[in-house]
Formats: sequence, structure tokens, C-alpha cells
Amino acid sequence: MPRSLTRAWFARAAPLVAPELLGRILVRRLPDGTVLRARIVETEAYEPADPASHSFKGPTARNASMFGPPGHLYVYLVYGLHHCLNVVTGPPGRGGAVLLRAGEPLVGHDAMAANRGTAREDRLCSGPARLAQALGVDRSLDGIDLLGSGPLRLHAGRPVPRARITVTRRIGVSTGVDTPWRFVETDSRWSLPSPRV
DNA sequence: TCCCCGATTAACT
DNA sequence: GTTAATCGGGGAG
Repeated sequence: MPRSLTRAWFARAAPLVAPELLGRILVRRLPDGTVLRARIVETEAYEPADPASHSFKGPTARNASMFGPPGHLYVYLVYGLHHCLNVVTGPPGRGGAVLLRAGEPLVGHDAMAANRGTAREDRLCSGPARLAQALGVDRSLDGIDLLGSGPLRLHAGRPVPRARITVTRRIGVSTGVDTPWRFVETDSRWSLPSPRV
């Protein structure tokens, strides 16, 4: 397993990258220097041919970074108040991405709690908007390189073995297919409840 | 321009 | 189980 994730690793199809992102480590450096770490436990894949994907109708100002280089960050605002984190996948221009839906807090609980406005550990990073809020990420970080030395980075960590990954349909998607493109670490205390089949 | 509604969350009854 | 909060993208007029 590579010590650090390479550009080529991200340049594959989202449904391939998404399960392999489980167990990886998000490293966030806040403007004041505080370092936060969270271990990814839940992801969802989005591809351009998929009506549920923001890239379905082609590039716009909002989703531009989805069509940028792989391994970069795509941040969007939902419902006018919540931000969500994505990792761009596939070759540049494709429009693939993986939504990071939940994480396990590793380092920086206090700062995460302050960002979230709650100290409840099981609600710090469990949910796409909660994760973004805990890490202090908004649209100002949209498009940054996760492989560089920037304010948000992705470390290789330790991937979750296939046998410990549960696959379900995606959450909150109303349009189109109910493709089984959601991946969670089985029985993780830090992920959200899975939809009934 | 106007209007609808979303890859969500928390606080209700 | 239901609903408000709150913004902006994008299709309709």
C-alpha cells in the first residue's frame, strides 16, 4: 500500500475510489494553527452519468472543481446552510467525486466541538455537513489540492479491508437511480444508520 | 425576474 | 414523524 495517495490513485472511477477512501485520514490545519484529524468511515460515489450527481448537467460555477484535477476538494452548500466535502475523482474534466459522509474524530476534539457547537462526540463528524462543520471547511477551500501542503490534506492511513465494508444505496438522493454506491465501515460507531433494503 | 427545491440538521410534537 | 432554517443554481416565463 502506498505511503501517500497518488494523483493516479484518485484518477479512477468514483465507485472504485469511494470504498478505498474508508480508513484514510483527513488532516485539517485551522487558520490559528490548530490541527484536526478525522478517520473516514462513510463515503458515497457520484458519477457524471448519474442524475443525482451535481455534474450530471455539465460544468457550472458551482461545480467547477468537480471537473478539475483528481485529488482536489469540491465543497458545496446544501439547503442554504450546510457545507459538504467531496474528493474529485477520475481524469480531469470527467466530473466524478466522492462525498465524505462521516468520520471518526481522532485529534482536536475540543476544536471540533467548538466548531460544531456541541461536545457530543458521536455527533462531531457523523454526517456530511457535521464533518465539514467540525473541520471548519466552507466554500473558501473549494478546489484546493488534498495532496499538497495546504490547509486540508488526505493521508494514506490504513484502508478498511473489503470484508469490513458495507454497501448500501445512497442517502438523501431523490432523483434517479438508487445505485448501491454508499460505503461504510461495518458496525462503525461513527457512521449514520443505513437505509433499509 | 420569479420560483422551486436540494448529496442536511436540529428541534419540535 | 414533521418541519423550519436559509441560500443560490438553474429552468420557466
